[in-house]
Amino acid sequence: MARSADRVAERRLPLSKERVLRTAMALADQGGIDSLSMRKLAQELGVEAMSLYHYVSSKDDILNGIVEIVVAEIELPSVGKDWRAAVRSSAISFHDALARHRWAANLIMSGIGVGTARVRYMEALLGRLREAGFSANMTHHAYHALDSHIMGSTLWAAGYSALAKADPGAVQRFVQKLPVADYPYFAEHVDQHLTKSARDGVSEFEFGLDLILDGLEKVRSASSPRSSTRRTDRPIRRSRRPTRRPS
Amino acid sequence: MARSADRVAERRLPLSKERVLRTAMALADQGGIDSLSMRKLAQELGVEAMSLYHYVSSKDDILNGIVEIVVAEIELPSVGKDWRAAVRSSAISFHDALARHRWAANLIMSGIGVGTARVRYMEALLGRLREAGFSANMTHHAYHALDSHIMGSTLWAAGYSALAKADPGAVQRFVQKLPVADYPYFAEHVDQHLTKSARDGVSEFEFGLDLILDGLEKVRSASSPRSSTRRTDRPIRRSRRPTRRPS
DNA sequence: GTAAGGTACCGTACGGCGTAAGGTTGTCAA
DNA sequence: TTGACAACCTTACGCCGTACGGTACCTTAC
Repeated sequence: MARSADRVAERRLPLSKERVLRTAMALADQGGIDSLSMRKLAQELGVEAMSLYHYVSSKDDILNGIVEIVVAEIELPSVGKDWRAAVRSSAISFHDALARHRWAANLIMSGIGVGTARVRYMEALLGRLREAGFSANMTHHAYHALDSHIMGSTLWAAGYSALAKADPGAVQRFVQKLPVADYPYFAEHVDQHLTKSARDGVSEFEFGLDLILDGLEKVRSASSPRSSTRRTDRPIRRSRRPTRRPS
Repeated sequence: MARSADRVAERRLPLSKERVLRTAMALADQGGIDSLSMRKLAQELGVEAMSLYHYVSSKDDILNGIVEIVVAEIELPSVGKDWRAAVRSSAISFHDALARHRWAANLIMSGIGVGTARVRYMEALLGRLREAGFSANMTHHAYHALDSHIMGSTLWAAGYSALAKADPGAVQRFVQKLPVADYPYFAEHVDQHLTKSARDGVSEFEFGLDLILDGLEKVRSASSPRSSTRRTDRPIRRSRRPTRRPS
């Protein structure tokens, strides 16, 4: 009666790299990156661990894949005329993406490979800076200043909120048994975090971001005071159309 | 003849938490944090894995311990009159410490507990900022801006250099097979790293650091234009002497 | 119709990991 | 001499990633 394809469908959806990665991401999102193992992932998909290796080449392949998905969620800086607003908005979008997937920042910084989405993000940001009038050298430094801030800030927030989730009240207990008299400024700092109603470090992130953007704008306008599109050194012309589309 | 203490000494030095942590650090320094396992560490000490548990309570205890050792290497900001130079110097010392122990940054950001050395460092930096005239709120933000930059910058450098060490030439090969026409700015960026003779991101780090420090100084002098020690809100008085010394 | 080959998935096993539980040995005070 | 204690070891459990070799089913060719 039922053809075999139907019988398969009765039992489960067919696997695919896409489905493996999505499920891996969901697992990491809800239980942290440590709760993502090949066996658990397979179980979640109704399959045995070794079956996954028909769609991915290793666990690292999976980690690379889900990082790429996160990076692809980042809103690229728009090409309008206000470079500062464009870069700021993109940076906040980056921060938000990492906040939605708290495991991602650590993976990105752990020497995982650079994939298509990441290259595309970098290309957009670097290009936006060059087109705003930054020299090649300044663009290089600006990129790293922004990237460091985004990563550092988000990693801190991720660690803090992970702690808060794993053991709410741990911070209070810690600061209470601390000899406050010896560490008044530290106590003050922790207190600020506790009273700030846990907005996950958003204000801290944006403060630092604006500090950097202000500094960059000062440098930019000093080096190209007349036109925001003045070219300080040979730009590389973009190709008309990509000859192969990145997958 | 030989007393038993001698016989023990013939075979090995006695263990201690100090010696366990130092050896763990050495292992991590030379082979990366992944090569630090209880069994390998025990073998390095001429002992079985379970013997370590008489000196540490868990592997996390070891990780906490070696992070504390690294943090203790950071030069605290001096209390002279130039807050900017003091904070700058401390930040560079932090960066250097993390560069010497590339595994540390990742551990610090991974929600490991805050130990005495870390509290002491934070206290010194926060205090230095408050005494320079920053308000409690500004100090809070300044601290996070600095910390994010140090961590983000160092983590990037650590990942990059880990890749370069694990597979020299990987970056060249990667950029060579990249469709340069599609990603001209990305290619330019990578090229800058390759031609910059690998100074481990020091110039990138200091550029961003100065950007932040400049921005902070502007805020500071705007809010307390007359005196660098003007107090904008109640300071907490430091105790005369710590009643217990942190170990 | 049937044989060949491919795709999708599974079973078993290996060497590693952190660590719980309990055992052995050597030292020293009473 | 005895008994407490510290230092260290043995064994074992349940995880992990993944190499290697199946097996069941589908498609295609003849």
